Amino acid sequence: MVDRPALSKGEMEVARALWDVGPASVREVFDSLPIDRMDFTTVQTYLRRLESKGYASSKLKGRIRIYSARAKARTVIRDTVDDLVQRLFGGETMPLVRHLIEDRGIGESEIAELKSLIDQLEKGGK
Amino acid sequence: MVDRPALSKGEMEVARALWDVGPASVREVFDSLPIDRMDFTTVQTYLRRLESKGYASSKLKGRIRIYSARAKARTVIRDTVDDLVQRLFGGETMPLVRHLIEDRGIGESEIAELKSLIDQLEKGGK
DNA sequence: TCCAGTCACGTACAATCGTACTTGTGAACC
DNA sequence: GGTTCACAAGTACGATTGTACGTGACTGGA
Repeated sequence: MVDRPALSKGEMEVARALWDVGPASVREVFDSLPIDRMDFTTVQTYLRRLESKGYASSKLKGRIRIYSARAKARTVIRDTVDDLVQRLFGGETMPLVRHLIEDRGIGESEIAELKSLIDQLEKGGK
Repeated sequence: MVDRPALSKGEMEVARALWDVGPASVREVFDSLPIDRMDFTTVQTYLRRLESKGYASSKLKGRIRIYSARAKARTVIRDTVDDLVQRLFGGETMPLVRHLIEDRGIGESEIAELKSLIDQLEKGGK
């Protein structure tokens, strides 16, 4: 509902980390990122921006600030992917699916999962 | 190979239009975009930026400048999707596939296509 | 009790983005 | 031959992004 300004790439990466590690301090988020990905204070800045954009909230716990995600991952993913699909494929979903399946490695277990996804689709879809 | 600076969202949209309409003038690209999407001169600016980033080239034909795509769509799509998958899903492909299939409408004919994609995977993949 | 480490918070700053206006020039219509 | 299009090319400009440094407060160990 709330119409938040879109996330930049960097912000998104930190947002994902925050979803992963749950409510967490800057350090915890920082530690959950790949080593040397970015500076500690950069993470701090991103978290602050996430908050100012409405994607997170925070409160001081003692002298440590704890950030929590406010927007649901699902929602952000939907919006982001929608936008990408729009701009890069003119709104068509399948070309992206095709790309993912053909151009990126999909292993055997994933194939199995895909099949069961399709089964479900066939049941529910019609 | 050539390492080009990444495209921004707006640039990507124009790049896609350029792939679609082939070598084309600013006006042709502009006309191929949704009405009122952006100003004519904005498109012009994007095309100029695409050129300066190495994604397009242009030459004057009479007094009209014709732009041609230089980077392949496939490559740009790969890079863009890779980046997205990295930042939003930590490099895992399947969550995105799952999202696309579950959260965005997939019609019957697409299901059929999906199935045949999977068939091919099973043959070639191993 | 002093020092090294840990944080919050403010600030910085160039690069890029999104979006467009302006100016100058041929072309084309009337 | 003036007026109106169409277009190239340059310029603009605030906002956002990526990336971080500096300062000052607190804290746990030597």
